[in-house]
Amino acid sequence: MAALPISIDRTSPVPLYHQLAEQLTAAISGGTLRPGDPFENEIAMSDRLGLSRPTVRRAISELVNKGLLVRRRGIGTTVANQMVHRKAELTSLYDDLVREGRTPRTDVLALSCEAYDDRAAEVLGLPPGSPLVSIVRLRYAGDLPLAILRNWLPPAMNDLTVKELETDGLYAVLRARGVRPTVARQRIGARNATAEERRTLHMSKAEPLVTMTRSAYDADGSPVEFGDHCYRADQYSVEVLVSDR
Amino acid sequence: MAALPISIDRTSPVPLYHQLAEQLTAAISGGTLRPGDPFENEIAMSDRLGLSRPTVRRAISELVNKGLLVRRRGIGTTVANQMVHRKAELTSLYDDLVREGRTPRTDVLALSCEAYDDRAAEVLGLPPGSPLVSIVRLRYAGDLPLAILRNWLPPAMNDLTVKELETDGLYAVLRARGVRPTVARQRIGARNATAEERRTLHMSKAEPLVTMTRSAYDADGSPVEFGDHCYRADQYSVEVLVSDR
DNA sequence: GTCAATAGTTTGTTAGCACATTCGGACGTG
DNA sequence: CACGTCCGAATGTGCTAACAAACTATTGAC
Repeated sequence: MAALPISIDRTSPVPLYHQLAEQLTAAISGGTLRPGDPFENEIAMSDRLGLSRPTVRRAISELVNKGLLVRRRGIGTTVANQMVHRKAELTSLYDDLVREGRTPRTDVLALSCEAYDDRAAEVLGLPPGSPLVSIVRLRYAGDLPLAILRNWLPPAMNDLTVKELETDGLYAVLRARGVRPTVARQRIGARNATAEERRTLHMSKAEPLVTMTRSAYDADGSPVEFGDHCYRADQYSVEVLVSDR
Repeated sequence: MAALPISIDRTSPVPLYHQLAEQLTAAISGGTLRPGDPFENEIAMSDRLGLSRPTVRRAISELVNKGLLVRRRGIGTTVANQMVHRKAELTSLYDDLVREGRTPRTDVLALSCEAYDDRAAEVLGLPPGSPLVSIVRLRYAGDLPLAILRNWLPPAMNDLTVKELETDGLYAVLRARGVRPTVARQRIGARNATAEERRTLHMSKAEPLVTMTRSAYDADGSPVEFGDHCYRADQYSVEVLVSDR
């Protein structure tokens, strides 16, 4: 068994269990530990690192919850059969494209601070007929038009500018204002494009669209954003990780 | 603040923290506690119930992870602004339809214990060219054909019968054999139907299909199932809950 | 030689304690 | 009356300790 080199900084404000979890994660995804390899047991690791067993245990639990490790009582902990493990996190399309090394570009087709949409208002927890901030964007991947993104935000977000929306993703802009989307409910489907959408996205004849409506919420459950997006199906698919742990 | 009536059974093999978590969950989803209501603090609750604070804390953490509660240091714990909270769990289409009160029906179009598919074999962790169990099913919702479900399983699953596949969902059949899918990676997209698919699903002209490929894994990360499904887009969409906690 | 009891290892659960951090409100001062 | 400071309350982090449960491997009996 490899005695992993771990360094813990007790002066750091980062919790010890999290420091440990991060370094263990790096060791696994970095390939130092391979699937099926036995993992150092909790007692030995806590002795070696001068940490208490609960602290070590909490760090390991983080990895178990992410599916990187498997614990078996009486046997020990082993590295899980690794999947590609691309987590389906709470990111915007913009972030995803950047991560894939593509260069996203955005055209803001419309930006209004007095839009009305009852479905969006309901999701945002506002009475029907409330004025909302509405954004319509055209997102390119490289030079190809990829998606039409329609979004509605609470009226407090009325200081958005076209410029920032064109240089950053919506979620980056929200985070810059201290808004942190934490949970989202997404509904994914498909339909045919309208004539206008076909024109905007340079689509030929009867190519289908992937549709996604998303309601995003803050940490305390208050609604943050409602989105209605459609993507060219030949260039886009959604990857989701479902877990039961 | 309501002092919730909680009863803990120390003779039960169910861990105390889980007993508590279940009863708290019931109290919230049952409406005894309403969104925004303050929650009994950890110290008081542990005193009242005769449990230690870590135990109470672990129970509360379960609810926080599920998004039912919001903890704020210095303030206390409150009930989250409730969303509909239909969790995107690891269920098959069959279970989903039953839960919605519709009556699913299944025709097994093909069942083979010596099928060959390199993409499926790779996902299942077997060398290319390995014989696999292959299932093709046509799923109805009520009287309407809804989806074509193609699935591949490891060769050990060669005792499946057409009968059980037509009366139960695939996941129920797997569970009956002691196989418990725990994590799955799904990729959702859209495309046009082939002529044959259009015939099978009674679709008119150029209606699109929602496609989903799924790789499902056991608790220890070993692959369990690979599926390639397509659904009539006018009757089907996928709901996903993404979380960042 | 085979099978069963047993000892040992490892994770799972629960308890109790100490201190740090953060937030809201009360209090006091200008 | 307004503003800033302090304090208490609640959660966050970390430690020690003990026992339970599950599994392996060895040992012992037949």
